[in-house]
Amino acid sequence: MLGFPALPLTPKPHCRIFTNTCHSYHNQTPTITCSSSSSFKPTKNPQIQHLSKQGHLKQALHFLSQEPNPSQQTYELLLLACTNHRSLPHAAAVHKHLIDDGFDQDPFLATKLINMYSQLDCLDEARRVFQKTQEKTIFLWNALVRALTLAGEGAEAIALYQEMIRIGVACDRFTYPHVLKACVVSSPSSSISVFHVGKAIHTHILRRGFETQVHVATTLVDFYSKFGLVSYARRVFDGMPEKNVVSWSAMIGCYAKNSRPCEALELFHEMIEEVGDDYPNSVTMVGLLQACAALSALGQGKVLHAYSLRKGLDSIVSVVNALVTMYVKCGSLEAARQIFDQMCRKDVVSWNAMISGYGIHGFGREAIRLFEEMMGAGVEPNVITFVSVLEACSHVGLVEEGKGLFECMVRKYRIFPSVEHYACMVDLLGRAGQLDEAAKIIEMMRIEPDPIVWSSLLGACRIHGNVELAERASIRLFELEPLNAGNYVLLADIYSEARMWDDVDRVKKLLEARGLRKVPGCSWIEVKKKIYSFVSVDELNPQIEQLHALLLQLSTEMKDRGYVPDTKVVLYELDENEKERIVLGHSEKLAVAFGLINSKNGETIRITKNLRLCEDCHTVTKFISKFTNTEILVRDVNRFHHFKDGVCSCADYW
DNA sequence: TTAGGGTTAG
Repeated sequence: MLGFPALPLTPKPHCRIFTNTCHSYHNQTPTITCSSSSSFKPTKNPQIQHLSKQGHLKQALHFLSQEPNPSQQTYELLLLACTNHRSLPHAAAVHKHLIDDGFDQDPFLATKLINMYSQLDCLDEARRVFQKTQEKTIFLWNALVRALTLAGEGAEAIALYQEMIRIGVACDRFTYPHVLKACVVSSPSSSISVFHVGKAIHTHILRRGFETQVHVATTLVDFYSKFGLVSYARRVFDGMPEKNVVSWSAMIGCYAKNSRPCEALELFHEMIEEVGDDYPNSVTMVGLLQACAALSALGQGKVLHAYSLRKGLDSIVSVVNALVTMYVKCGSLEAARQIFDQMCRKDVVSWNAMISGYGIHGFGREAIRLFEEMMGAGVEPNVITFVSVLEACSHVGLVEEGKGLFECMVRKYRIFPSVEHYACMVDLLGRAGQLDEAAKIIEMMRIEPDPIVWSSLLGACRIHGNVELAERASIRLFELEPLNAGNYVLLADIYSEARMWDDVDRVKKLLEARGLRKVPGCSWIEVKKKIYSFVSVDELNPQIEQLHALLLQLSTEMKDRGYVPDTKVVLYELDENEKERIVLGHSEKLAVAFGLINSKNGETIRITKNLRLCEDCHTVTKFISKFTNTEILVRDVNRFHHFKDGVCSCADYW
C-alpha cells in the first residue's frame, strides 16, 4: 500500500461577527436557584390524563375547567399533549388556565411552557415566560438557551449564556451542549468571533471540570469538527474517560466531513476492537459511507453495505441515502439506482442524491426526468434539489432546460435563489459560451456574489479563452479570496493559453509573493480493497519505473497516430521535451498505468483525482481505453468521465 | 424536567 491520498481540505464553515443584541432578560432582580422547588406531586386527573394522551385536547380542557384543584402534574401532562399534537390554540388555553390557577410562578411548569412554545415555534412566548418567572432555576435558563439555539437565534443564545456568567448562575452539563451548538447555528455566513466564543466556552468547561462529561465532550468534538479543526476535536476525544457510540460516531463523522476519510475508516476499526462489533449504529454507518464516497472506495463501501444488511441498518433512510451517494461517487450508478428504486420510503434527500448522481455522471436528461418524477410523487423540492438539477444541466449544456428550471424554482416553488443557484446559472451559461449572459446574471444578482460565483465565471473564461472577462473576475476573486492559489493558477492558465507569457510571469510572481503554492495533483485507485495514491513526482512508488515505461510506450504509439502532447498547463519556462515529460508523469496517468498493470483483464479501472482533469490526460485516457480495450472511469473534482472505445462520456464538454 | 453524533449540493 503506497499511502493514502492527501486530499484538499473542504471549506470550513465561516462565522459571522455579530454584535451582542443585549437583550435584557431581567425586569426584576433575579432569584437564582439550582433545583426545582417542587417535591410534592399530587395525582393526575385520570380523565384529563386519558383524553390528553388520546389527543382529545378540547375535551381535556373541558374537564380542566371543571376540575376544582388541578395539580402541577395535570398541567404537565396537558402541556405535553399540546406539544405532541402541535396545537397552539389549546396550548394558549392551558397556559391561561395555569395562570388563573396560580401556577404562573411555578418554575417547573415555566420550564415546560418554554419547551412547549419552543416546539411550537413561538419563541416570543418562550421569552415572555422566562422573563415573567421570578425564580429562575437552571432548568429555566437551559430551556431558553435551548429554545433560542433551536430557533437559529445563536447570537441571542450566546448573549443569554453570557448573562448567566455575568450574574453568577452556575452552568451545568446541560447548558454547554446547547450554547456550543449556538456558536455554529449563529454562523451561517461568516465570522471568526463565533469560533472564539466557542473557544472561550471550552475554557470555561475546562475550568469547571466538565470536559470529561460525555455529552459535553461529544458536543465539543462536533463543535471543532464544524470549524474544520480536526486535531482539536481529536484531542477532546482522546481525553474522554468514557466513550460511547455517539462520541465514536462524532469523531468518525468529523474525519469524514473534513477530508480525512482514511482516518474515519481507521477509527472505525479501533472502535470495533475497543467496544465490540455490535456497537456501531446508523449514524456511525453514515459517516463511514461518506468516507468511502470521498475515497471512491467501492470495495470497502460494498463491505460496509453488507455490514449494514447484517446489522439491520439498511432500513434506516439516512443509511440508504448514504449508500446511494456512496455508489454514485464510487462510479456505480446502476447500483445506486437499484437501491434507490428499492427504497420503501424515499425522502427529499434520497431524490436529491439520485438526481445529483445522474448529474455528475453526465446524464442531464435523466436528472431532469427524475426531478419531474419527484414532482409527480408530490415530494417538495428544496434548495439542494435545484442546485443538483441545475448542475446536471450545466454538465451537459442543457441551457434552455436550466433556464426554465431556475425560473420555475422562483415562480412555482417560491425558492429564493442563493449564491449556489446563481453560481450554477453562471456555470451553465458560461460553459455553453454565453459569457456575456453569465456576466449579466452576476450584475443582476440581488445578493452579493461570493467566490463560487466568480470562480464559475473564471472557469468558463478558461474554456472559452476570454482574457478580458477573466481579468475582471480575477480582480474580484483576489479581493475575496486572496489566499486561494487555485484562482491564480486558473488565471495563469488563461494567459498561457493566450500565449501572454509576461502576464503568466506576473501572476506567478503574485502567487509567490503571497507565499502560496499550487495544490499538487493527486490521483488514487482502489485495487483489492486497498487505496493506492499517486502524485506527479512519485519516486517512492516501487513500481514507478514500470509505470513510466508503460506510459512512454503508450505515448510513442499515440504519437505514431498523430498525438501531440498538450503541455500548456506547465507554466514553467522549460524546453518542450521536459514539458512533455512532466505532463506524461501526471498523477492520473500514473494511476491509470498502475490500474492497467494491477487489475484483472476486462476489469473497469476507477480513478479519482483531487483537481480537474487536464486536457492532455483526457486525450491520453481516451486513447488508452481504445488501445487496451479497457473501460476507465475517472472522477475528477467536478464530475465523472467514462472512457470507452476511445470516447469519453463527457463528449469533451467539461 | 433538560444534554451529545446523521443522509442530499457547492
